[in-house]
Amino acid sequence: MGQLQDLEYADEPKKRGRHRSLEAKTAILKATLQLLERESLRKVTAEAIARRAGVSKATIYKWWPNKSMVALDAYLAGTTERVAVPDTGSAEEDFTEQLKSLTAFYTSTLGRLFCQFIAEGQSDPAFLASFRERFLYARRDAAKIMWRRGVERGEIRSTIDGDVVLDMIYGPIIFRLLAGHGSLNDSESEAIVEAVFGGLRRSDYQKPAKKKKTGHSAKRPKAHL
Amino acid sequence: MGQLQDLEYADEPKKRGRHRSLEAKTAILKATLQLLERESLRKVTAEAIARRAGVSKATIYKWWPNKSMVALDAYLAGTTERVAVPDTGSAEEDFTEQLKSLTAFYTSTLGRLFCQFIAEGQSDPAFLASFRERFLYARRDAAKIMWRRGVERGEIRSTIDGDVVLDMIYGPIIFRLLAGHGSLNDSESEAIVEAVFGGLRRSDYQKPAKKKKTGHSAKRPKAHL
Amino acid sequence: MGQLQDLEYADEPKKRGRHRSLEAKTAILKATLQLLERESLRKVTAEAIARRAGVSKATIYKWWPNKSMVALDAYLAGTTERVAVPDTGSAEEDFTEQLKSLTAFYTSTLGRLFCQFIAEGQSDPAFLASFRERFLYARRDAAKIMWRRGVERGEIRSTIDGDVVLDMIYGPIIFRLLAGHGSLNDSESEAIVEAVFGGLRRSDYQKPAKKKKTGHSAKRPKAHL
Amino acid sequence: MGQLQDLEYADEPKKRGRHRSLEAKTAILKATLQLLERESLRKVTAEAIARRAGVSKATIYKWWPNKSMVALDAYLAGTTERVAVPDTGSAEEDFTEQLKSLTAFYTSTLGRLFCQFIAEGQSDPAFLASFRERFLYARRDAAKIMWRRGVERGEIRSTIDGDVVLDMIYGPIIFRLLAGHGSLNDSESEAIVEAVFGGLRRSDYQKPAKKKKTGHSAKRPKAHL
DNA sequence: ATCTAAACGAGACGGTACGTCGCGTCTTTCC
DNA sequence: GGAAAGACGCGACGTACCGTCTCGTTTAGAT
Repeated sequence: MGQLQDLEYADEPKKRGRHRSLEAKTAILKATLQLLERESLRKVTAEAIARRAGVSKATIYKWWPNKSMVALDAYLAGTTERVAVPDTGSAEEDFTEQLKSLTAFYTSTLGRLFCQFIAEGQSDPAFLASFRERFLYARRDAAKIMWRRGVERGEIRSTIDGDVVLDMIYGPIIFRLLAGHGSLNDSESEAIVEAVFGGLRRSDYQKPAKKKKTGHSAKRPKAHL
Repeated sequence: MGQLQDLEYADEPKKRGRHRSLEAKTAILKATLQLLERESLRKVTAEAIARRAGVSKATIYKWWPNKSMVALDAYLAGTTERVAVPDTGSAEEDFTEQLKSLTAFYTSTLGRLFCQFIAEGQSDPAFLASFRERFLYARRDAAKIMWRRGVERGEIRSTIDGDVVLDMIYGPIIFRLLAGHGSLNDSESEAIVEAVFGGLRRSDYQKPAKKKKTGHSAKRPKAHL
Repeated sequence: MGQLQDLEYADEPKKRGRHRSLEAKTAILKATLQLLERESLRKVTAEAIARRAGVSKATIYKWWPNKSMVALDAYLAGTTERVAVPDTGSAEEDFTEQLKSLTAFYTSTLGRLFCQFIAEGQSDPAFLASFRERFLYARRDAAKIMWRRGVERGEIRSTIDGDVVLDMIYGPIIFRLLAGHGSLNDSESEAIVEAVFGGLRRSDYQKPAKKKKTGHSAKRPKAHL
Repeated sequence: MGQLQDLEYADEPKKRGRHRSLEAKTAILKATLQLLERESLRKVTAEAIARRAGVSKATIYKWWPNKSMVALDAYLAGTTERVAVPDTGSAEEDFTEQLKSLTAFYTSTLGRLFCQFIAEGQSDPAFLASFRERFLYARRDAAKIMWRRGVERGEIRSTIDGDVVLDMIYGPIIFRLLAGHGSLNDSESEAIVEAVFGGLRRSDYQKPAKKKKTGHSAKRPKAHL
């Protein structure tokens, strides 16, 4: 998919009056991205974007509902690179590769935008939905290809839901990315994928005879984390 | 005692002037929590807290650098319950229990504060650090007890780092919580823990003969029984 | 036309963006004046002006450096009447007339603003300068016409500086206005002008040899008035 | 005319080990005066006074209703010199002398406090009253002695009220002091006293036959200054 | 060759929250 | 028991960014 989009019906050829300025649009997205390399989304103001893009603030708000959406567009347009979908023949290796490259990118200046979007989404559900639709699901769909291959090859247990699989692989890294605990390098990525594939359980462990399940849920305390 | 407060050295008994008003402090924290039950952290204003607490805005800013910190204190002070550390005899069950209760809480009104804190932290590194120190690590330390028991009993592979284990278990849920994709109910929690313990890998899978790949998998001891 | 306004070059016809809202400006000045009729300048807040004018506080601060300047503008804009320059044929009568009307006005609610401006000027030299330029000198120029006529007619000694003349006439009243000692009615105005014109000196005074003092002070009570 | 300073316990001989209170009081007044030499009354804060005096803010407010009153006390206590009441044998000379010294003082750093008090009084009637009673009337009483001598000697017309006389002499200078128009040097003082004594009226001027007085008051416009 | 609708730049605007400052009061401990 | 230290409620300050709204200016299809 191209870096830009024309959500607007590209078919309708001629409208009355002056057309939307492509220069303005491009300038806005470019300026936004440049500013976001230096400051967090929160600190980048609509005014700064307008100023740097040589554009009126009204032009921004004419085409985007708020600056988060501008940023999302800028991010999507600017991140031309295709989602890496390695095909090494081994799902585990595929995921390892991808997690490494993903971690490397998310740790970069621009990559941290991912976190900012998640953050912004916490107080703007509409934006979060948009982020999921336009960004997250695209990545997940691509990742699911790797998963599916793994299942088909018989590498991955078919009983586990694909979304669960993806969350198992990406969740830990994203958690670390957001909370800032734990390191984020290649070996961590490897270790995570290895652990996720291998499972925590010791293969030679024998479950002791299970007792009657007691009413844990009844006495369940309000626990956190 | 609670996990929180008295940042101030409680030992030093007497200071010169008028003491910090405990009423004011309590009122602020209480008011903050009440407001946060209804509005997102972003929408709760310092002024609203002051008004509801019957307190001057200056008093708030005297003791806290910003409202996020107030909210963190309010959250920590308000959540007096201990971290649930179930001890069913099985680490897997322990984690399942805990993940269920955690999910239930984080889905609740107040529980969503967790997300807001993470969000706030994305544009305020100092706050994020504080959040980690005062909230996250405490929870993780508690959770590590369950993990350690599992390792000692021989349930959990000892080769996997404890932090990785925790991130594997909690990461997926927290990812879903933040990004809003995927459901968050008890059966999901169960599925995740099951998958994390069991691993993705099909036990009867035999890796095909490898070509020139690096020997990551080579040094991995895989004794499938 | 009024003595004020359109500090901005009224000639230059078209500026690029949205023009300054005349409604806002008028509303601000009007609201300020209305508030000043009830409260002292010190007690009138920028917020109250904004509220009453239906205007944003930022709009006020965009065009005026502080509320004193707003008040000065409001005063000047609201006091559209020309300076009274009576022309009775007699400078003494002219000044008497003017002093009476001036005293009457300065004693009124809005007139007391004069004092507030002077007061404000004591801690804000820039404002005081502005007050002089835009208010005081205009009035004095007008009053000097009366003085000049008096000099030309041969009524007033030409050896006395015009500014001294004005200060002699207005100084006493303004002193009383500000310090609050002494009454401020028509007869006082008359008495002052009479005394200023006639001078303190007894025309038939001959410097005598020094004598003993007599207890005249007994018949004059220490009345501070 | 060293009108000031050495508040320092020049007089405190009593080693009667009385309470700290007198020391505190002295320190407060001294600190206030020192601060007022640098900043306007408006800008000197109660806290700054307390800090500099090594005194608690409460102590200040225990003895004074507000900081203006402290400043007034400080001023009165610091200005130990007696009011200069020259007695040259000529009232005109007396007044000239006094006006010169008064102008010199009021133009000085500390002397400008006079203006600040007047200013403060415009929004605090109680303070203004206090200022009149404790400062102004004392000066005026002293000045009246000079006036009375002039009347008794036959220098000054006895038909003019003493207060009018004082306002005629001091009003112009105080007006200039407050509004900042016009210079304030010795020759101006001389010119003013000369003019006030001599009167504006040209001695050889003959009033033309007066016409019937027309209803000036009826058509009197709202004039200013 | 106009006419006219749309998009644009510039930038003023209402609104809302911010974090700070000074006042004068109140509370606690120390001397 | 009076004073220091200093926290407090109050209320105004001036700033910042939001997203909206005119303006007058361009652009380009429609007439």
